[in-house]
Amino acid sequence: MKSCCGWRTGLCQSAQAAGPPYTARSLMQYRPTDIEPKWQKAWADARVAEIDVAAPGDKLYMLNMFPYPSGDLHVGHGRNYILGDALYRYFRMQGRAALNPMGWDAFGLPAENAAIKRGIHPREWTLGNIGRMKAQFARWGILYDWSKEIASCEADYYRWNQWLFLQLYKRGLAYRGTAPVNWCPQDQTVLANEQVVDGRCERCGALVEQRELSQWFFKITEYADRLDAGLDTLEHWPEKVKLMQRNWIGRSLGADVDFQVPALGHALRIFTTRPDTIFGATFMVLAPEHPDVQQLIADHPDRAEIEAWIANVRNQSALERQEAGKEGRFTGKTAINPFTEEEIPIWLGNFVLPQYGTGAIMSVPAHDQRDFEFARQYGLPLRVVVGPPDGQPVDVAAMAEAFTFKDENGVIVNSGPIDGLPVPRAIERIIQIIEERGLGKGTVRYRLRDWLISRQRYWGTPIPMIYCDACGLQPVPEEQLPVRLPLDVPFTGREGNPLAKHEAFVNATCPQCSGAARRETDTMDTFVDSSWYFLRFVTPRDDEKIFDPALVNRWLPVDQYIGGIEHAILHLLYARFITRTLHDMGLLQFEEPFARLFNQGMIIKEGFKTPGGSWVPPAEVEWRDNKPYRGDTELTAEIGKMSKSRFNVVPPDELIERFGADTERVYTLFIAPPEKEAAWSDEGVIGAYRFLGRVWNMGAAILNAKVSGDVDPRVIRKMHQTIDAVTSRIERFEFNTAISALMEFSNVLGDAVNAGGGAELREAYETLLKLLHPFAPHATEELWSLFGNDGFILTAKWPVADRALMQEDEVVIAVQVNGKLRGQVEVAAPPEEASVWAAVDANEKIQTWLAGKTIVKKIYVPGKLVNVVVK
RNA sequence: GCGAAAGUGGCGGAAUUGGCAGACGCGCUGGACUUAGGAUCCAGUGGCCCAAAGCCGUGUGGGUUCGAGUCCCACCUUUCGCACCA
Repeated sequence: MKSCCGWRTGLCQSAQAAGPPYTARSLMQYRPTDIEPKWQKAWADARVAEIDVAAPGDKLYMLNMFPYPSGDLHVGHGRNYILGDALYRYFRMQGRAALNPMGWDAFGLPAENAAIKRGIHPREWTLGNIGRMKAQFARWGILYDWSKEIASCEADYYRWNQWLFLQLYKRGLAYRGTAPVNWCPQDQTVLANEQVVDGRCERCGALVEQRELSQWFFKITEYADRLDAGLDTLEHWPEKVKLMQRNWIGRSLGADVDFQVPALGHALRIFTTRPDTIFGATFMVLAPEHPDVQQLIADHPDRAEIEAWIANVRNQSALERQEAGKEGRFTGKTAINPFTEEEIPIWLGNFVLPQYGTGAIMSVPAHDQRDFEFARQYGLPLRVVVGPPDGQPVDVAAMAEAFTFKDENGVIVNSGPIDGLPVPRAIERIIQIIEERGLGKGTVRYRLRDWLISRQRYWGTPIPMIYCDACGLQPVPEEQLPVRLPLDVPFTGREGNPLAKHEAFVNATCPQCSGAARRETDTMDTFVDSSWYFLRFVTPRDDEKIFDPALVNRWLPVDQYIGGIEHAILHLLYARFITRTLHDMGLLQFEEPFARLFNQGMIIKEGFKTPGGSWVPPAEVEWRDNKPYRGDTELTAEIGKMSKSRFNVVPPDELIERFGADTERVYTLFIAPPEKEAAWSDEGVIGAYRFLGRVWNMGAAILNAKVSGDVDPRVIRKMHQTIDAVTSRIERFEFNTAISALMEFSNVLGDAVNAGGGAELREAYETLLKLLHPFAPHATEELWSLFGNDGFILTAKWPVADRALMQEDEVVIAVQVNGKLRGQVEVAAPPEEASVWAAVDANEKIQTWLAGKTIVKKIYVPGKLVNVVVK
């Protein structure tokens, strides 16, 4: 272990070492820990990031997704905030009026779990974590407008959740419904479909059960078409996210068709995306949950067995149901295929989903793989109605799988009026016929389901509804908001929601009849909190209304939204939905809340694993022959997400203590393109530190040196090239190459300083400081002030490149012979073709490659390359 | 299974529209300054070769082209998303 001041000692001595001037004796040393807290305090004292939203200016709304206050942040979390801060500082220097707020997604399960485990109140635990995270943001040198801070667990925020709920309720967009829900026996709560991963609870991993419960829903499905169509307007969103949303919404074009069922006396309606194959529908399958099932099997001889089977299927989790494979039961009844007019058997099948379409399908086993498997299993007939374009007949008995022609390559056969049509045309035509004959209609269906917002949990927004025995369900009147979450509840960890046992909370007065009534004890999904918080940031202290429409319509949509890909679907979809509902209420002029979206990649790091699969702390790992061991056991290194269980978390404190926050920032941005996963390397950090040290020492040298004479024109050229490169790269989020451009410039500048300076060196150096500021804000502020500048470099003007001064005066042209590089020639800029060929002719080395050959072709790529093709 | 993205030195990664592959950094090698170095500075660093010349080289195999990391076809690998959605 090195001594506590090892790195400082090193720097001290480097100052005494002989060598180039800028490493020579200087009173100034780069000691980040000496300067960083000073500037953090100065920015905070000057409230540099506070903005008056009512003041005019070239507005820019930047937003990092507000975090769940889980406590300590590691360097992986830092990436998100550091890149946001770099952008923010850049835009400030561009003169933009930038709103950059931060808040806390402060309701949620972990706080409650902490209460149960450690006896600390969720609110106390949450506020404590918020304090620690704020301090960490400050240590990273990250600027937020803290005058706009919000925490969703506070009544002045969540009352507007309740207000929003009431507006949706009024419009029929919030409703109570009975639904089979995912129940986590461990957490004693209902889970949304998306919180169930592989049949297990996303949080605790327990196997999820199905239960029928009465729950609150938001009717997001009513907006499915608009949410889908709106994706096309989001030019500046990652394609990946749009695709994920599109798949999640799952828009399908098809037809609803009625099949008459004599035994029922009415028709069964099915949904299909392939109405063109209806002549091939040889049986029908209903979900076991289908409402007509009881009637269909009422007189079935094996009714008891079928009911037992249905009960069994219904009890299975989604995962178990799928793992069971395809199973079915024949109801004994038939339906009439409206086109062939044949009687076809009606089956029940575990693979038919009750929630999608009508819960009933027509089965076309020849052209749908699922129907094919089911038909083969139960010996049901196949009929081919789509063939290849060459008209070759298909041998049904030999089919190993369904033929699912979906495009022009399929041609309809055996189908009366649509025979001979290619599939897309056939679909259009058959829908026309279906509608003409009154058999059904063309429809659009969505995979998206309504948003289940009820949670049987304490630490969330109380749903503002009252149950009165006399008047029924009653909304809490708006003037009675907020319905406050009581703080004095016991946390036992048993039996669900402690709110339900809080007498003073539960007992309420009916707003209608003033009689005794009961309050709803469910709380809202925390995705409700995050579905509109970006609107609240503009006027966070307004206690009259949810937000100020005029100001919000000026500041939003958010110009740049930054966050993790894990929110690609739900958070963003819910936010887009709520924004539309507020638009429809006349409060917002826009339908899309986030104009630009950026998803940063994860920071990952290696961890060490025993053959048994347990993780080993790095302190216990020994390296022998380049392989990791613990004792005699050879370990495997596995790279992955930072987590305590893997012992691969890098906390920022030690890093900052040793190298400074600026080093962490520069390294984090330099490590990889920000949208990609990046492997953290403890060794790599030193490169960023050395770079900043060189910039620092160079500044000291320039300050101490007598600058005179002419500066090397290459320095000025490089400066303008660097301004241009850094600017365009920041705009394109290419922070890694922006920093490499700054390193190149600093190397050129360093050479010029070593060579004795020049009067314009100071200007070039101050330009370097400005370009570096978004990445290394503390060091650049310090150097800026050491150079005698007033005011923050943060508020200095971003440099502008002079294109004329960027031009090189000599151009190197690569020379190829038959496509292989054989030499280079230099010509004066701007290069002309004739002079390039003259230089090639004069180049002995290249001529040796041409000697004795016949020139077939000469190619000139302006300013870059020539290629001589010879035989 | 369906959909998407990505495969470049020992490592992280560069490379406008096809035009000098490996910028920048880590690591490594040698040197300087040193009692010392996990400090600092200088030089070198894709492979083959003592070196030069040259040859080879961007997952694999083909193709287009004067010219391919980049375009086309087929395949392999990895990661991510969805997963019976009719």
